[in-house]
Parts: sequence; C-alpha cells; structure tokens
Amino acid sequence: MGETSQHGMDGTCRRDAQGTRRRLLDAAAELFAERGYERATVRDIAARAGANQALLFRYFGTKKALFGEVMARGGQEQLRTTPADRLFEVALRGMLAGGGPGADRSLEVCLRSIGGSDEIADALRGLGEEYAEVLATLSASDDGGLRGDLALSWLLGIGLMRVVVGKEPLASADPDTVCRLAVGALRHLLEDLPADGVTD
Amino acid sequence: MGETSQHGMDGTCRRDAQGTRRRLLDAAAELFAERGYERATVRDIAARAGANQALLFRYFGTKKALFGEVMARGGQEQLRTTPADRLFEVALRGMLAGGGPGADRSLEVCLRSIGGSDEIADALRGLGEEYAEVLATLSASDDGGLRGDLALSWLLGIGLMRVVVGKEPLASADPDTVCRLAVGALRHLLEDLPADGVTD
DNA sequence: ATTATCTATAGATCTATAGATAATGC
DNA sequence: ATTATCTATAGATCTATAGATAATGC
Repeated sequence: MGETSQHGMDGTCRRDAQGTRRRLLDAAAELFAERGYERATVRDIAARAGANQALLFRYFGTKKALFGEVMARGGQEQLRTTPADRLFEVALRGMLAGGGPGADRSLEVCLRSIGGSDEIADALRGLGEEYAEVLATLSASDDGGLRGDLALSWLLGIGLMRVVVGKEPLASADPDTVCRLAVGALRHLLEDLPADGVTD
Repeated sequence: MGETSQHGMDGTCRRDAQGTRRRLLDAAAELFAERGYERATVRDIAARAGANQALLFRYFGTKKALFGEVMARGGQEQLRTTPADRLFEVALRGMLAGGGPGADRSLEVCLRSIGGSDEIADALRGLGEEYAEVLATLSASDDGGLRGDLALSWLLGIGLMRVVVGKEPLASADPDTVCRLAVGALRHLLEDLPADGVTD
C-alpha cells in the first residue's frame, strides 16, 4: 500500500482524474498568464495539459469557473507571508522577475485579461482590494485608502508597461534600479501628511 | 450652390459616403473606449453609426484598420499643446474626468483593449512612447528615460484602476485630490538625482 | 460496474465578402 | 451610369454537450 498501482515516478499515469485535474489547472495558469483569459482557448489549455478538451468541462464546468479556480489557488500566499511595509517591493519584484516556475502570476493574468469580460475586471478588483487594504495601512493620513490605491495603481501600471506592453527602456531595466526609484518616490506618497487644513 | 442638395441642418443625409465614414469613425471611437477592441463588434459600431455593417468593410477594409484610424485621429493634440512640465497632470486629469464629448480617450481605448491582440499592445506602446519621451525630459538624471516610463506607468495604472476596474475609493475620489497626491510624489521621482556613485 | 477519456458535433458568435437594390448626378 | 447602401451568407472560431470507448477496481 506504499504506492498506488499505476503511478510512475513522475506522478503521471494513464487514468488519474485528480492528476488530470491538476495538470489542467497548471496549464490554465500558464496560458492565462501568457495570453490572458480570452486568447487562452480551452483547446490550448487541454493540449498543454495533455488531456482531452472535454475533460476540462467535466472537471470545471465552464471556462470561467476554471479561471476562478486558477485565481483562487495563487496569490494569497504572498499577501500573508509579507510584512506590510515590504509588500509593495516584494510584489513589484515578483512582477519584474516575470514567471519563474511556481511563481504567482495572478496580477499578470489579470493585466493580460483586462477587457475580456466583466468577471475579469471583478477578479482584478477583488485581488486589488486585498493588496490595497494592506498598502493603505502604511499611510498615517486619513486618506490612506486612496493612497493605497495609488500605490497599487503604480504597481500594476509598471507591470502593464513592462511585462504586457514591453515598453523600453522599462522592459529591459534592472529590477534593482526600478525598485529603488519606485519605492523611493512611493515613500513620499505614503508618508507625507496633507499640507492643507485637514486638522478641522 | 451655398449648400449641397440633400443635406439637412444636422449634417445628416441619406446617401453621403464621407458622412457615413465619419459617423462610423465616431461610433468606433466611442465603442472602443467603452468596451475595448474585442468586445466592440463591427455590428455594434455600424448600428451606433446608423450604417449598414458591410459599409464598415467597404470604407476601412478590416476592423483592425478601423482601429488604426481611430487611434491615429486623436491623441497627438494633447501632446502638442501641453508644455512638458504639465503633461502628466493634464493627461491624468483627462483620464480622471472620463469621456466628455470630444475628449481624447485614446489611452482609455488602449487600456480596455489590452490582451486583445498583439497589434493593440503595439498601439499602446507607440502612444506610450510619445508620452514617455516628453516625460523623460523632465528629469535631469541620465536615467530619465526610465523615470519617464515609470511616470507613464503610474498614469496608466491610475486610469486602469479607476476607469476600467472601478476600484474604490479611487474610482470616486476627487480628481483634485488624486492629482495633488500623484503629482506631489512624482516630483520626487523626476527631480531626485541618484544618490549613489553615478558620476563615474 | 464504474468512470476516466475520447469522438463528433451542436450552437453561438464574429469578421468578411459577393452580389442585389436603390438613390443620386448627368 | 455611378455608387452608396442593403441582404444573405461564407468561413472561421470558440464554448459546451451527448454519447461512445476503454481502462481500472471488485
């Protein structure tokens, strides 16, 4: 009973619903990150997973449901394990590094999927709320929520221009340099208290 | 000869190729801004223009060519008429104000069209290069190009979260407040010279 | 016997084209 | 006669489903 009968060392086997399901999820995560929701077709996803296309619907119901599972799987780990005052830099570095194996590319998936459907915008809003909520705590001002949103906007804008659009010189710039510039300017946004009469 | 025979006061007439062409362009600009390239179908565009769908192909050839004409028509005016040191604020205010009548929504069109096709990313990169080139001149540092890209990234990121995604509190925030916060922090990005040894 | 997998195809879009119709200018 | 406009449809996708096939567990 140490090993189930038909499994090979690599974890593959010819009939394994759970394994096929996981391979479909992995393939979907990759293709959604590479092409966005719309352009990653269920046929492509099934092909990369080495599975039949009909199985995708058997295991997930719809393409949107598959997208939801992909988004739910990743993401929160970075949020939980990173102290608030380092979240911006860690998330930015993750975006700048691009998709290493096992990296969380949830933000990239959202950026490439914008405009696909309203559900995608909802997903990005939801993910953004988790990040912005943490970023907002870094500002002592009473409009910390807005400042957190502006920090998140910069994070996503940098990812958009570098990863999705490929704007130079940003696309080829050294991650350390980008981080230093962005974090430096962001400190002013988050720490500066409003100068005009808000003490009321 | 003061007026051509069949034109009404509102500029409409039953058979006017040039007028139909312009109405198709206007309708396309609106729908691309509202839904992005992919979700604005040629049928919807023709319907809003009050024209038959086949005319769109007669006058523009393909949907992509129509998109190209829409993008080429707007945009550069803001770039030419705005002094460099006010470009960020003017472009940001344009984005925050949303689409008033006759407003240039080129950046919004691009943001909503990301992920649609490679040509869309090319269009956004091209438009971004015009903006970033101007923004880069505001920094005296030798990495002004990178700083200009970061400024542009923030501009687009704010538009993305506010207009496309609708993230609160940013989406409902007062434009003056958003501008003050972003412009204030951006000044540090553009004006601060690098602190480490770059005098070589 | 159960169920993971596959084949074939329905059904819904969407872009684009071919050819017919009808309003204008001469 | 010219040409702006319309009808009808080709052709290409894509998601999703129904039902057949075949590998496993008992």
